Amino acid sequence: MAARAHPADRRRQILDAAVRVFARQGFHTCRVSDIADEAGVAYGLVYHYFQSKEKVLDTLFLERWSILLEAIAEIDARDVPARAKLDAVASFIVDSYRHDPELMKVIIVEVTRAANSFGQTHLEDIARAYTGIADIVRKAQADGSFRSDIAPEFAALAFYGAVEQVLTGWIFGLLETGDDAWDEARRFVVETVCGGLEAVPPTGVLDSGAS
Amino acid sequence: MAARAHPADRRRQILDAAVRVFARQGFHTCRVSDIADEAGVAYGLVYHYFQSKEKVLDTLFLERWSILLEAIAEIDARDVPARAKLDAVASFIVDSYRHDPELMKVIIVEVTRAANSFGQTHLEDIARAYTGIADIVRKAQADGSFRSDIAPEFAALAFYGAVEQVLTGWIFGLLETGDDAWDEARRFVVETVCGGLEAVPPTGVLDSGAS
Amino acid sequence: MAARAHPADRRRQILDAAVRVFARQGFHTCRVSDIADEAGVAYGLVYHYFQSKEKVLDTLFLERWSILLEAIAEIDARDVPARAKLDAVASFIVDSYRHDPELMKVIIVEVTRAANSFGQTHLEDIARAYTGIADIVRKAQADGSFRSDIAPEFAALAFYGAVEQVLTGWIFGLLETGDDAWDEARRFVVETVCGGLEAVPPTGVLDSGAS
Amino acid sequence: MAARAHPADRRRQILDAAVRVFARQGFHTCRVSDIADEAGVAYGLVYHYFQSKEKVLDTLFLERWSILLEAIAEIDARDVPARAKLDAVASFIVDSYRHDPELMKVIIVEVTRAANSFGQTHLEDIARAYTGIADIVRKAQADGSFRSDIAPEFAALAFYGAVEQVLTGWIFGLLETGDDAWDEARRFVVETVCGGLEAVPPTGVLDSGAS
DNA sequence: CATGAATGAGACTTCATTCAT
DNA sequence: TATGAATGAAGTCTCATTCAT
Repeated sequence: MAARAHPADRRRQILDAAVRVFARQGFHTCRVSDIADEAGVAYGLVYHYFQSKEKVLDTLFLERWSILLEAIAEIDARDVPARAKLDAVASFIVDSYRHDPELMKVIIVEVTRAANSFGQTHLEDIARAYTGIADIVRKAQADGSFRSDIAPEFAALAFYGAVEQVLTGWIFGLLETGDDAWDEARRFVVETVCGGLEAVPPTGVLDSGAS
Repeated sequence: MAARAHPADRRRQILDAAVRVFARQGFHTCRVSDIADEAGVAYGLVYHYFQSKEKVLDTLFLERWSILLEAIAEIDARDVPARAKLDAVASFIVDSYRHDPELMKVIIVEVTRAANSFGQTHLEDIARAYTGIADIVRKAQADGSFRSDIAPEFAALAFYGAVEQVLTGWIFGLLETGDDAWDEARRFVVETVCGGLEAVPPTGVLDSGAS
Repeated sequence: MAARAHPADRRRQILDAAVRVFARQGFHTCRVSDIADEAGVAYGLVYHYFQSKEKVLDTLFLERWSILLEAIAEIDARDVPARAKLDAVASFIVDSYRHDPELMKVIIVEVTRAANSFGQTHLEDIARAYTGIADIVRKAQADGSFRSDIAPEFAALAFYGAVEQVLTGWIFGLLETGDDAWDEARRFVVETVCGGLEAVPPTGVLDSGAS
Repeated sequence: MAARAHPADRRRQILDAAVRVFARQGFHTCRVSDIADEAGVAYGLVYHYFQSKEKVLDTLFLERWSILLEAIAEIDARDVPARAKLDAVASFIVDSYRHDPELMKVIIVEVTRAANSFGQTHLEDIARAYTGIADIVRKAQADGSFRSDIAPEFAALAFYGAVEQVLTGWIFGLLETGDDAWDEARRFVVETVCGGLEAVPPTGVLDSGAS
């Protein structure tokens, strides 16, 4: 037997193993014993540190998501243009994926996008991210840098949805993940959402309303 | 006993029940017996028509998704501006939700966004939608109506992600679903992605928002 | 649709199909629908002719077994030496296998040797075969051609067991089944049981008793 | 709750219970819960120790059959006449039944004679017993104590078949099982197969091959 | 006679969780 | 802390049998 690890380490060891297992097999498909095996600890120890399998996922999600929420708040407080703020948010999310793709996969696939199961539990937390982004947009509308005919809540959803979809593209191998893919992705998304896809700012009125 | 239904009706009856059950309880959480109960048929009949619970979901997804793919292709073939095409695509998706929110909830939550389980199975089909949208963007870049410094694949993901996120907002009750919410949503998303959030690119202010 | 077959033919058609299916998949492992498929008839027709899946097997067994019982009785009535009688019995069984190995496989594997399931049902019939053979032995002991220190019931079991085991060898591919395998098998078994394996016929009495 | 038993004991407890249940109800007819109930343990514990119901049977068979194979090999190595060897083999098998009739019933009825299901799995092991017996015969033929005009493989099948049939007789209640039944059975079978049923040892060679 | 849709009891197996050690 | 044996509820799927047509 190896020397007994520091308790906190054991806990982390299990969490880290859980990330790998959840990412590989999915939350529903994996067994608690898979986590224990991956962590190299006994079966029941998972229950010593966590009330249930679900709590393990909860913990992973909350650890990371609270960091995101703080980041968004911090970014919003900066004295920079709105576009720079959104760029910073996109950067943060993309970097999160770059540094720990497995964790982000778990958070997105198993929590954020899995509404029926755990999404419901964390709906409030998830929504807080949207709200934070909406705040950025709202302020930009107030100072005139963003147009006011788009509801901030929608804009926030659109922005977050665009970013998350790009991550999803990486997660499922639909998008290349090269060295400069990260930067490109951030730039593209921000450019799209802030600048718009259209090339020539129309001088005349365009009817975009065809239903 | 009721008169024996036409076989095709029975099948449909089960599929329709499955939509309601999947939407209410989630795929993983519901039991096959829940579907049978909801459909008012015997347990085994589900297995008479479908190989497995999973095949029921597959069928629901493919039925609807193939219609979406056809719609995208048809829209792309139209001789209208790119913005109008994207608007039509957004319209189609939003209408799909308006007409059958439960089915769209199931498709999005249980398939499209549930990569580890069924997403993988249908990844190719799902990606086909992105490709279709990317085609629209690519052509618009070619004819100069869309700027060329954003990769069409990214643009497609951003656009689809934005739309799906709005639907997700409805699904989870984060967004109001009033009478004109549908039209507003479509307009906001298209406006955001095509025109950009920023206020002053153009020289004159354009209202492109025919409601 | 083909012309409607004569009822009796339909019944036979199902029985013949059942033999093939039981032989191939085993009674417990096959489904009633497998029999119907093999027979090329609809599912429910099996139930029109037979009360249950079990009855199909019963019928197959009884059809053939009664012929065996009659054969044994007829052979016993012949005015020939006991060895010739046993030889005729062995011949009959071996020929049965030669002519319809699938049927014999089913009878042996699924009925005769499957005591817990159907063997119990047909125990009496099965035992009748042993009794018939024992009768042959008993008479031979009475007329002095067979030694009297071996109980006829044991002798009958030993004889039948030896024959059946050879068939089992064929069924499971442990024994070659060439052109003259049949004759050889019959001769070997009879020679063994009647003449004994030992080379030197003892002139005195051998103590074959307690080890 | 009773004190927790030693793991190995639990496993054995389940195996022993399985023997009783398989013997009583048959493998196909019994449920895993019957085994658990008989063992007085929880349902899932059976699956803790065995992968499946089938593995339980496998284990029971292999445990016993390997002992038989060793016994045959050991007996063959003895420096005694062939008849004594066959007598020892018959003794061993009969004793096995005497000491644990339920286990032998299971092995014979559910494995050895149930070719379509498990027999196939263990065919190789089963055949090894025949080979072992054939070796005894072959050596006896080589040293002249057994006649050479009977193929050893056939002789082995005949011998084993005779013994097994006697056991089957006991299993199904066709044969008395008194105190000296065991000894009698062994003697009768060996006498039959080695000495032959016929009373007058032929002085010349009899061709019994005509049908 | 013939069909195959419909029924539903029942089996195996899984696995989250508990708890004695 | 740490282990892993023990529990048992729950779910999927099978398939013999029935029965309306």
